[in-house]
Amino acid sequence: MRPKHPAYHHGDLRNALILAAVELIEERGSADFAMIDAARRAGVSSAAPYRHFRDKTALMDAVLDFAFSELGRNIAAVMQTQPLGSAEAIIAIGKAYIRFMTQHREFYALMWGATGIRAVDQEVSDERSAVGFFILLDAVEHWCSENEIAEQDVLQLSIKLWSMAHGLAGITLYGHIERFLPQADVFSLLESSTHTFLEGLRKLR
Amino acid sequence: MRPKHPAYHHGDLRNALILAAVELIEERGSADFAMIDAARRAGVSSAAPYRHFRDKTALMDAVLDFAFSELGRNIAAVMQTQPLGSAEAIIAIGKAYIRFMTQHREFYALMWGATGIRAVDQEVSDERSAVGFFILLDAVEHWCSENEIAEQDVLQLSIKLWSMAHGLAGITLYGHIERFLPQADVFSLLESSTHTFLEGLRKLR
DNA sequence: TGTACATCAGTGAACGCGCGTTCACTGATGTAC
DNA sequence: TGTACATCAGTGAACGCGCGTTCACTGATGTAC
Repeated sequence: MRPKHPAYHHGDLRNALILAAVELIEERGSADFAMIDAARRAGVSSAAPYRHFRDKTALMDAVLDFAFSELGRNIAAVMQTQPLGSAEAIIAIGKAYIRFMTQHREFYALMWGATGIRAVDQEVSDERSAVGFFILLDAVEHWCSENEIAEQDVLQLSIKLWSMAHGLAGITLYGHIERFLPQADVFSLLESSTHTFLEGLRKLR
Repeated sequence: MRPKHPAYHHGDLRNALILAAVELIEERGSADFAMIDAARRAGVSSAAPYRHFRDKTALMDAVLDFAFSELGRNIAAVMQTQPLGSAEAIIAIGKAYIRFMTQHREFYALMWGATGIRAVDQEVSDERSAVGFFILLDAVEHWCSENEIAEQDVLQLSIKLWSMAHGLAGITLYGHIERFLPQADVFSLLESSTHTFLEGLRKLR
C-alpha cells in the first residue's frame, strides 16, 4: 500500500538539489546543467528550487561548498593514519588530492575550470579552498623541523608540493599520462616525484 | 574621402573571427562567447561567420588550434637562446609555459578548462598539444645524458617537469600564490623548484 | 580591352529552442486557543 | 483533544531573453571569350 500523499513536501529538497546538480555535472562533464533538470531529478517541479536558492548561481555556490568540504574531509581523514613529520604524510596528502580530483572530475572542473577563474566570489572561495592547504602546511612544517630545513621556507615548499600534485592531477585528467606513459600510474609518479624533490632539499640544505 | 564600398568583402574574415573570438573569451574570462558578438566585432553580420565555419564548435576549434600553435611557437623560440643539455634550458621552457598561460588566461581556460575535458576531439588535441612537449622531451634527454641519468627515465621525468610548471601556472592563475606568498613570483618558484628536483635526481642517481 | 556570367562572400530578417525565472495557486504542517 | 489560521513548500503554466542557425537575397570579384 503506497502512501496517500507521496511527499508533497520533500523534506530535504535543498540537499537533494545539490546532489542532483553534482550528478548532472558529473554526467555531462561540464558545469552548465539546466536548473529544470536538477529539479526533475530531485522529483520536483521547475519552480521548486527557488524556495531554497535565490538563483542558479546560488545553487552552484552550494555545490562548490560541498566539493571543497569533501576535499577537506578526504585530506583530513588521510592524515589520521600518517606519522607526522614523515615524507609519507606529505605524499599521502598529495595522493588524496589526486585521488579526489581524478575520481571527481566534475568537481575538478568546478573548482579549477574556466568559470572558476572569474565567476566565483574570491573571498568565499579563499576560505573554502584553504582547509586542505593548511593540513599540508602542517605536515610540511613537521617534516622541515625533523630535517633541519629553515622554518621560513615552509610556506614556499608547501606551495611547490601542492603544485606538483595539482599539476599531475590536471595532466592525468586530460589523458596525457595514459598517452605518453601508458604503463605508469599517477600515484607512483607523485610518490617518486616528491621523494626526489625532498631529497634535493636535503642535499641543498 | 571614405571609400565608396567599405569592404563588402572582408578579405580575411576567417582570421578576423578567430581573433574576435579570442578577444571575447579574454574579456569575459570564459569560453562561452556569443557567435553574434564575434561577428559584430569583426564588423560583419550574424550570418557571415557561417561562410567560414560550419558551426560554433568549428570556430572554437580554430581558436584552440591558434592557442596551441602560439604556445608551441613561444616554447620553440625560447629554445633558440638556451644551451642544450643545461638545467637552464629546461627551466626556460617551464618559464615560457607559465608566462604563456598567465598572460593568456583565456587560452588556459580553453585548453585546460572544464569544456576541454570532454568536448574536444581527442585525436586532434593530442597532436596539437604535443609540439611543446616534444621540445621539452628533447631538452630533458640532453640533460640526462650530460648528467648520466638513465635514458629510460626521460619520458617520465619530462612528465614530472611538465606537471610542475603546469601546477604552478594553475595555482598562480587562481591567485593562490599572491594570497599565500605575496612577495614571491612564479618564475623564481619554478626555477628553485626545478633546481631542487634536478639536484634530487643527481643524488638518487 | 570590354562584356556576360558564374561564383561566392556578404546582408538582414526571422525562426525556434533551451532555459532561467515569475506568478497566482494549492496542499501540507504546526501552533495558538 | 479539536479547530482556525498563519506559514510555507510545493505546482504548473507561461513569459521572455539569448543565441545558434537558416533562408532568400544582393553586391563584388574574377574569368572566359
